[in-house]
Amino acid sequence: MPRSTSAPQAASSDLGELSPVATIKDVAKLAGVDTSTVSRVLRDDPQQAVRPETRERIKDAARMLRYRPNAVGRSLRTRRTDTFAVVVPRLDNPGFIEVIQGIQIEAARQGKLVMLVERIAAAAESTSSPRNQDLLASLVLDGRVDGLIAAFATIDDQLVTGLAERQVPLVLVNRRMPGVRGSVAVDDEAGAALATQQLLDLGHRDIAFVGFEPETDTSRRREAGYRSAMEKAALTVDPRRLAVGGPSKQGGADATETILRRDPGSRPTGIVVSNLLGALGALVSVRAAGLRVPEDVSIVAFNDHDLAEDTNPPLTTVRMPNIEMGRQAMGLIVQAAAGLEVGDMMVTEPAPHVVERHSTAPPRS
Amino acid sequence: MPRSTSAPQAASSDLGELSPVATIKDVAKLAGVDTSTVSRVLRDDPQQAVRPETRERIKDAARMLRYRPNAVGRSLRTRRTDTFAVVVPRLDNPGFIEVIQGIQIEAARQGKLVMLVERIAAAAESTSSPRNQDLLASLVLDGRVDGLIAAFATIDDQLVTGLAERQVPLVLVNRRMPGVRGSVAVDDEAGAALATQQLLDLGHRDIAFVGFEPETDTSRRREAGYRSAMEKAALTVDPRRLAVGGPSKQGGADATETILRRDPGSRPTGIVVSNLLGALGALVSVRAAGLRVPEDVSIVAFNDHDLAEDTNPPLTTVRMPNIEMGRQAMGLIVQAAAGLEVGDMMVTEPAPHVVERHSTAPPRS
DNA sequence: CCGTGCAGAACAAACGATTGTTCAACTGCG
DNA sequence: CGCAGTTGAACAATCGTTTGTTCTGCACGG
Repeated sequence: MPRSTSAPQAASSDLGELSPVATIKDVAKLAGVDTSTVSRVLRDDPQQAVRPETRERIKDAARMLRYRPNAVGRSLRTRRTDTFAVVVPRLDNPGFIEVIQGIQIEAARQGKLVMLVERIAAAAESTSSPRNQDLLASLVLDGRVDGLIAAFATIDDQLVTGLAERQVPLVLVNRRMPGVRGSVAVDDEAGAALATQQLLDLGHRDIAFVGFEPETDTSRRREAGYRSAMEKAALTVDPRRLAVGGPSKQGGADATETILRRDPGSRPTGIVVSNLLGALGALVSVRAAGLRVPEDVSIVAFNDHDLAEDTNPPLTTVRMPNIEMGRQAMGLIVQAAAGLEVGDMMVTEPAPHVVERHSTAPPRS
Repeated sequence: MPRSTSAPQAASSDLGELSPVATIKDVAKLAGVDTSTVSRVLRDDPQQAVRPETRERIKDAARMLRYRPNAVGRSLRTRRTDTFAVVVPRLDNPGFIEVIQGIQIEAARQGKLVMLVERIAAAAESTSSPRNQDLLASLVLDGRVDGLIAAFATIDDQLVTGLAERQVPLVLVNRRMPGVRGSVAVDDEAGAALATQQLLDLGHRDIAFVGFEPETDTSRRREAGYRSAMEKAALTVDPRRLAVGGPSKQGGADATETILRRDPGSRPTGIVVSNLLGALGALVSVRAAGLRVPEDVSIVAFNDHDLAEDTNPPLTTVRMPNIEMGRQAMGLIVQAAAGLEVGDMMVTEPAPHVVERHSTAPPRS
């Protein structure tokens, strides 16, 4: 005996506070069946045979009431939230944006939700650091999400290893750690080699490399790529041509300045900067030393971004498959959350390639 | 009668697969009390008197078991998730980053969580558009979050009004809509006036304005600021000095080109571009027309960002209190979710100010 | 004519927490 | 000594789903 459709109005017209949200019970009552039947019909549960007539009645009732299953109730029962947390050190680092995009794409494809958490820099508020860790921990440990994707290096080792110990499904992006099950990386070594090769091809022989702190395996892989390209060209790497700075504009500026000042008599004609933000700083330092880019010094940056088009001069970069890395990371965490064993993967497609702009040129005679 | 403290060990040492997550029941059992007492003690419920001895016993048990209240169970009962969704059109627009930062800061302060959702462009996948809307709707309608912050204009009006109709707590950032309760904006008009004034102060008299589609009230407010500054300087606004493009580099480039081509004999000496991305395009178009910045044409962009330092030339901008806007938005949505009426607010502190770089100079004689 | 089997659906027990109500013991007062 | 009041804690209902189990007819085969 379906009731008049005006019933729900009464509740809402009365008190704005009371939310007129229909539950599965309302649907069951309206359709004259049990809630279990409603649940099975609405989820197309193949285990349960239901008369077409009943099926229609339930679907009609759900439609009329604008019923939507409550996610909290469902999660309580199923022990899944279909939500994954993605932790990034900060959002203003262009490197992450592509990865996040890839993560979102794959998440949408699989019907998962993403909770993006910015690991607010400890610098912002001294007190926020522990609180923020708490926050992160609470996400996953309190059952709010089914797993965690930790993007890049800046995540506290403590936090990550702590979560790993507690059996929390976890995937690292572009980073590996002992004791952590899953990770996905791009071929940093190939990319850095490509960047170096680009300068070699232009005729450069004296090429410097700016890495970044903290000394993560990512940074190390990039340096390895640089070294291997140099070796392949039968060139020896002069330790005075190496320096590290933070993965920021300032870090790149400092490291570049260090290299340029070490031996004013002999300067590199090309610099490979292992991250894009750092390359912006490199531009500043090169110019501050009274040199021009690319006439006096060529610069190649690792990781591409739109903004590289608009710098002065526009930066030649190596473009890495970051979006794909994000997709894979999401795929992996879903598997991990499903209880499958996941390993460490490397994304090789699309292959890294050089985006040539105007920060590179042949060395002067 | 406190039992021996060794009880919990047995369970966890056995099977690694089985998640060793303690529930409130485990704590109650270990402490020898009822779950209700555990709940009240752990939340410091003042309604219930508890013997200090019992209190300690419970806290010890919780500590031993590493108990953390399950967020899903709690949310089901309390009807709150303490989580809010933030929807942005895309993450690679630098304008949003600051706002998001402000949102996160305030959220952390209030112990709330943020679910950042990128409204994946319909362009990405034609089929993803409806699905993505579904996703958004599901967030808030399925009880996953307590409310929604919609950042900027690109949110589908349909979606927003639909949610507003359904009484979903909702706050718009830098946008207002009829029928939507809460919003927070910066003083776009003052900011745009400031940008214009900057050029006027340098001696410019022929100043163009590049707005952006879609014609949101934000865009309109900026244009109004431009107009009012011009009027105050007793200058009339030539309609041929106005153009709009999308809020992107390409949009800014197109609009600027339009203006420059309209009347090759007479060109503006200064351009106010109503968004930063658009200003990048403006630089391109001005240069493409054979003109130099700032010698031939000065450019001021609305909204500041680090990347403005590295463009060629570095852009003079107007810096808006976007972080503060984000904080206020979070504050507002929390109130709205608590059932309070919220209105439309304007963030005036810190006041907009010009960040002078090198895209502005006095007009040539 | 009597099981047997199956379709179709109800029943009921979780999931993990919060919170209104009840209950037992003790205290203190008349 | 009896009773009211208070303290300290247990009892039990509930939030909205899902899912294992049970139940009721009915059709069919022997």
